[in-house]
Amino acid sequence: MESVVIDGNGERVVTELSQIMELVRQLEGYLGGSQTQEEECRRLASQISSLTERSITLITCLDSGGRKRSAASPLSDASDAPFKPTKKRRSANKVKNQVRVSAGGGGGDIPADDGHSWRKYGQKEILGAKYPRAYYRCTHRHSQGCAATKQVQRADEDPTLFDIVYLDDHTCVQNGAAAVAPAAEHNPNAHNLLQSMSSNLTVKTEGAQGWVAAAAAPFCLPSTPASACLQAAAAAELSPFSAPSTTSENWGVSPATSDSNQHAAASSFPPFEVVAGGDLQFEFGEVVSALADVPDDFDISSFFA
DNA sequence: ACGATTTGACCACG
DNA sequence: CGTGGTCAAATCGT
Repeated sequence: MESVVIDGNGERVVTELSQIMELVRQLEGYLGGSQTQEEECRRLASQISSLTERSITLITCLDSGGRKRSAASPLSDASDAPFKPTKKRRSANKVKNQVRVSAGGGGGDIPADDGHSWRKYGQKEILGAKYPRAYYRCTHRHSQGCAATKQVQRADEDPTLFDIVYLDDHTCVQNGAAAVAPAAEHNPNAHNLLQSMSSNLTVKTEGAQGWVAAAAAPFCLPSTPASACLQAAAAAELSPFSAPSTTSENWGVSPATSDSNQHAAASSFPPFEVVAGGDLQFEFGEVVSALADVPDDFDISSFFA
């Protein structure tokens, strides 16, 4: 289906992610070391986080910058049908974020939780796909009018992988946002986080054949308690899918606390173009933010010209 | 009893 | 007209 398509900036994202992987490698080398090494760990984690966030911004900008439904704003276009609550699809202008995640933990059955509560409302066989696609919407759809939905589909080639397409942002409020961040604060957890990262951080390009790994994690560790980390990270509201649309000046700024999107609807367009062909898709899932709780004291400028 | 999931049907969109 | 997104009744789980 439609995927996020990036041109020149795609290269840049790949570059950044390569740097991220390098940092992770370094970080791993420091694990279990002395105090000073722990400090180095934190520093590297900080860098990883920032780089990742930037990459996410690149992607989400592109993705959500296109057009967002002005949920209740009459001030814009008349061309857009005054959507009545029919049961039909209004796929036209929805914010899409496609992500590929590996099945959570040993169960292998379901992709790791992303910190939001979803309710399944349908499942369908998709032509040409080996596995059916499941449809979920936010549990708080009625209580809070949250329009977020997602589609989960098992990858044809690798049943342990799931392609998840998120449609629309969450407008609901999930509490406990601050409660979990500490997971990234202490070194003993770093290993888990790294494991999460190594098993989930993947940048892929989509060619004629579908998903092709362009840069995979250089190290793989068995049996990952990933879901806990994932949940922690996502609950901390650092999910890549809630990043506000932004201009380039905002890079590196952490959107730590807000999930009230929707009012950003009128903001600007992404600083890059969407073209056809040479797709580059992003999919590091929730994990990328697992190392997110960082001081903002690090200088990202040393990484980019 | 209530909320979540399953499943067949409906129907918009391409 | 086929495909895929959603609805809603039936079913299941707690």
